[in-house]
Amino acid sequence: MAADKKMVEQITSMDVDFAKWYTDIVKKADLIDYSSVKGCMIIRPYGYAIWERIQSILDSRFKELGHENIYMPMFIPETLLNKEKEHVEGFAPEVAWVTHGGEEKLTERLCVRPTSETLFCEHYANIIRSWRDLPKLYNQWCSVVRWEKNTRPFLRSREFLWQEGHTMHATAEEAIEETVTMLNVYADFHEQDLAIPVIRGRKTDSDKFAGAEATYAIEALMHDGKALQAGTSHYFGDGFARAFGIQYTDRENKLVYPHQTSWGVTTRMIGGIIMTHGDDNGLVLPPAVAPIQVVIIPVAQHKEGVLEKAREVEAQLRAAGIRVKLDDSDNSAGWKYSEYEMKGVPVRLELGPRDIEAGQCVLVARHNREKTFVSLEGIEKAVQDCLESVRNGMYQRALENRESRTYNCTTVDEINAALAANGDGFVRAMWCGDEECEDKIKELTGVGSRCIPLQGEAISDVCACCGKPAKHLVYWGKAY
RNA sequence: CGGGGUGUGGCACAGUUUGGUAGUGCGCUUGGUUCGGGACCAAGAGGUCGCAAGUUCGAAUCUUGUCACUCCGACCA
Repeated sequence: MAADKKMVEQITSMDVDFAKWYTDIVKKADLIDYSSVKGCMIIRPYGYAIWERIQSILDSRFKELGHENIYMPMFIPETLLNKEKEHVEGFAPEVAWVTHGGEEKLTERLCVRPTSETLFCEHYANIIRSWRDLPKLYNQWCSVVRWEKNTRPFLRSREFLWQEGHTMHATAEEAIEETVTMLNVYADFHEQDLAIPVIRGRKTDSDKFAGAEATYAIEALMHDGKALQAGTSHYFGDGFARAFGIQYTDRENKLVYPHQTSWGVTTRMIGGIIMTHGDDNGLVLPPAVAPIQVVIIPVAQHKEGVLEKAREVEAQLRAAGIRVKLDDSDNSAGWKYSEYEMKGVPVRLELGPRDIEAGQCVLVARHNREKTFVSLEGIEKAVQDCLESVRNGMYQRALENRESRTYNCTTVDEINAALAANGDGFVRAMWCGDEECEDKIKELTGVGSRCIPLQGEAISDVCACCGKPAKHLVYWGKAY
């Protein structure tokens, strides 16, 4: 009882105050610390290790598909940023400017990249000459800066880490295929590795990336029923190529413009992991990106043979390629249980004198805290199975949350009724394609358009707003 | 950018109304007893109260300004 009280004191319940719960977690699980610059966070080793896992998995997928990593400068001259009109209009309000070098004022101010399309375009203009130079499949891991007013760790910071792919193709078809392929890479990564179910869709025109012809996105639903845009993939057509004068000579010896894409995911995904899987005991990490997959807690570790056996198990698991940590610190076993639950370690392995005598140990799954006794014989396999079932259990639970919070509605009144009755979530409703209706639905219901799903059947023939013939099924929701 | 909240040892807070020179719990250090769900005892270390100016014999406390963090809206990965 006393112990329960203590736990309650440490972290705000997610059902009481989701936002507070979130900030409690990022701090208490040791993911970040605040810095002295507003909106700029220190990603602590445990948080950064999650990002490194994400990087490592995605980076190898990109490379399997033929992409190469490159590094662009972090500064963009003002005239370069201004070359594509829609693009600059979209980003200018939130860029940070460098105006001085030392004490000297620069003749032209430089912005700190909010995204690198312009830099890639300038470079592509120099290196693409012939159809033989295509496609160009480049990716960059870096940080970008957007001077946000409201900031939240991982979800919206002024500087954030990301990856931005920028590719050039000979044909529109090929570029569109790339756009969709990369969207699918993101979607698979979320569903398989992060255990986060996502909706694959296209953004409405009002929600497109500045300068894009089409923006595709994956949308996930958080535990509280709000939507999170978790990754985007843009098709640019030849708009940027024309603005930046990127041309090549094709097979028919004609000078033509190539077609372009860009796609990115950010450290925001870590926020998505927290808000999809976390609970009142803390973080819950998907095994694929957990820095520690299994923590071994020796019980009564002062007793003869306990630590020795624990080290033996640790070595076995490590040899099997499992990321394992043995905590042999002086803290009590109970303290350690709570600590690693807060940190979201997917599987806990308890090992005490009684277990050793029986030739077994206890595995505890983080997401549902279920205990199973398993034999130490062949422990690697048992742990691997447990990690797999944790991933599956997490995915199922997230999917059930999303399904129970997805409402099919045919009118604005139905949307309001569904939200009032069941709380925030995804609203599926038809749309005529008119921006006026899109705005009106947001105004009348509070939910904005998230995306036009790539798959999904019409639920009625007419727009939920104006009643005219519907063009698209749209997912609507409140967004982070 | 509008509205609210908060800044006091590493963390969470009390003290502010009624000015008198800083306290509690956790954590930390040392020693001992413990050890299957956040152990206990004892002895220690650690802050001048976000910052700046002002009022006063005297300011954590009053006044003004400022900065930061945070929450709720509008905009955004």
